[in-house]
Amino acid sequence: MVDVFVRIAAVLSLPRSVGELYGILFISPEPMCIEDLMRKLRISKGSTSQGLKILRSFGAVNTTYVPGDRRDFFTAESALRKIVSGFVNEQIRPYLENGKERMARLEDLAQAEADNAFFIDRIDRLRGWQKRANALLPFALNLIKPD
Amino acid sequence: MVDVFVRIAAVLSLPRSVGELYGILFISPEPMCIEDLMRKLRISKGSTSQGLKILRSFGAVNTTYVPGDRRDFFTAESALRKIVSGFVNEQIRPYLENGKERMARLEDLAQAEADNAFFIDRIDRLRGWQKRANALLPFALNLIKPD
DNA sequence: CAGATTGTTCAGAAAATAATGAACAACGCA
DNA sequence: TGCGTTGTTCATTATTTTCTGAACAATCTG
Repeated sequence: MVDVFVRIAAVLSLPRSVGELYGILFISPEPMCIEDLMRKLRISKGSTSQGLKILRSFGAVNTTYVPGDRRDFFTAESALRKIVSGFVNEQIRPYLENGKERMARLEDLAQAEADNAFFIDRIDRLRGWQKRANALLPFALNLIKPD
Repeated sequence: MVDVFVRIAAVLSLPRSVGELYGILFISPEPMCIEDLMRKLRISKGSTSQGLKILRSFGAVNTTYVPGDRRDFFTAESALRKIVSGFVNEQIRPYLENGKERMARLEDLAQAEADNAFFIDRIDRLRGWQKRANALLPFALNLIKPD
């Protein structure tokens, strides 16, 4: 089961340990603290802390309070929508913004070389791709609305 | 411009050189041979050959024949649909198949532990996610139908 | 506030990934 | 068939990414 999430992590270009952490939390009925995670996964404290930081950054794990215990406890967020939208906002949007800016710069270049039909065609094409990719995002988010 | 494709390659977990190769072909009005690519990108023959192999594997570059020249010449495929569907078929589908099989195995486990309500709930949830992801693919392909 | 516990950071080690280049294979041509 | 050219493969090297663990910071407790 943990392996399932390790693979998902790989697709998303996240470290293996991040997938492991989420996986173990996903199948744990009880919240876990850092030491639990270290022991179960046999990874260092540093990796555990870093991995949890990443997972929290896009809302894939939640911190829970356990009365009478000073340590932090974590659970896996199970609402796919929250995770995906968090991930998009934190890890994808910055790229997209950058892409837009970059495209703008290319457009300027195109203006300068108004005679180079081939170059202009390529930029147009690229812009078409970008438009389609942007259209996909809202739909994807909508698909997972119910949860 | 090449940089744009290098970034896209990174998102898709492809080597940098693969992005460079596609980028340079994308903005080249003329077909290019391996030596051209090596010179322009300052990469080795091995990388060039390997990178082109990957790009061909999902139809992102085409081989063209140049009369009177024994070398292979390459151009960038500019139909997004072809590239995406090729990429999905070659690089994504295998994972999905594997995922299905893996899920089946988990279901068996669930049967065995029919009393563990939590475990069953988690498997159900995971299955729900998988279903949504699968639903997204056809839509994405449809979105880029016109080209 | 002192002492103990818990979490974070970061320099260095280890592991994974990608690039190189030389050996080799495939192919065309005379 | 033999020679020259072009493309591929793969062991080695280089680079990048990830993990480790000890030092440090933050926080609680009495």
